Amino acid sequence: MKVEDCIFFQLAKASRAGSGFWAKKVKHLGVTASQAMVLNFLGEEDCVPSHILSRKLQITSATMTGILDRLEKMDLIERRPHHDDRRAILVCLSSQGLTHAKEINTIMITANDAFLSELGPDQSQKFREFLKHVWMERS
Amino acid sequence: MKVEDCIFFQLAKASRAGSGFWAKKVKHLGVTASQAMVLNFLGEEDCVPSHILSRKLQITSATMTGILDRLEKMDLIERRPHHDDRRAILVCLSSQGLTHAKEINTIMITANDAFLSELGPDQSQKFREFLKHVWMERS
DNA sequence: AACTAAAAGCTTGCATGCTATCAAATAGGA
DNA sequence: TCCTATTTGATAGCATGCAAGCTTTTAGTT
Repeated sequence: MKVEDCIFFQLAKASRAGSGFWAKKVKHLGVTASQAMVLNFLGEEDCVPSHILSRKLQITSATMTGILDRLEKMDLIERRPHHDDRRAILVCLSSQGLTHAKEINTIMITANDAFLSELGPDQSQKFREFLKHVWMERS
Repeated sequence: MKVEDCIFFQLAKASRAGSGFWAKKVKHLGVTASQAMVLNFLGEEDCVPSHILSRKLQITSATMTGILDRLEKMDLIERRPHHDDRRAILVCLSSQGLTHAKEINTIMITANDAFLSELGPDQSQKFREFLKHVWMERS
C-alpha cells in the first residue's frame, strides 16, 4: 500500500496544510495557530477554568499548561485564582488579549471561507461531517 | 465562530484521531506512527536517499533526521554512503526492519479498512478526495 | 579551470502533542 | 467525621513538526 493512499497519511498532511494556512493568517499578531484557537475561545467565553479550556479544545492539560505559559508571558492572558475551587485557575484575557481575540474571530471566519472556497458549500458541509464523524467516533 | 465549526480545528482533531488509531496498531512492534510510515515506504522501495524519503513522506529533512536516528538506534535501518553522490546517504532496512516493514504493510491495509468501515466505499473515496485536494492545493 | 548557485543532510531552537506522575484540593460514602 | 476516590493543574520525558543556518558536495556558467 502506498503512503499517499493511506488515510492516516492523508489526514496528517491535510491537517498540516490547514494548520499552516491558519498560522499564516494570525502570524501578524505574534501568536501561533494553537494559541490563536485558545484566544478565540476566550473571546467567546472569558475567565474559564483551565480544564474547561482543555476539554473544549480537546488537548491535554499538559499541553494546555505550555500554551498558557506562553500566552501569559506575552501578557495576552492572566491566570487568576478560582475562589470556589482552589485547585482550579481561571484563564482571563488581558485587554490586549481581548483585542486580539476579536480580530482572531474575524480572521477565523474569512480563513475558513477561503480555505474551503474551492469546494462548494454542499461539499464543504459534507467534508466537515466526515471529519467530525472521524474524530468523534475514533477518539 | 465556535471552535468545533472551524475547519482547521476539525482537521487537527481528525488527524490526531487517525494518528492515535494508527499508533495503536503498530505499537506492539515498538515503533511510532511516523516511524512505521517510514518503514512501510522502505518496504516498498529499499535503500533510498534521505531526501527522496523526505519528499515522499512530505516531512522536512530536519524531522527526517530525528526519525532516522531513532530507527537506526533500534537497528531497524542503516545509513549507508551513496557512492554516486557523497552528499547523500542511502537509507536501508536491516533484516529485522524488513520483517517489520512487511508486517506494517499488512497492518496498514486492515487499519485503513477498519478506520473507514463506517463510511461506505463510495463515501470513503469521496472523503479521501477531499483530503487529497486540501493537502495538494494548500501546501 | 574557476566561480557561483544549488542541493544534501545535520544541528539548533522553538511549539505542539502525548503519557505518566505528582501534590493539593474537593467530593462522596461509610 | 473520617477515609477514600477523584479532580485540577503542573512537571518531566519523549516524539514530531517546523524554520533558519551550517558544511560539504555537486552542478552549471563563464
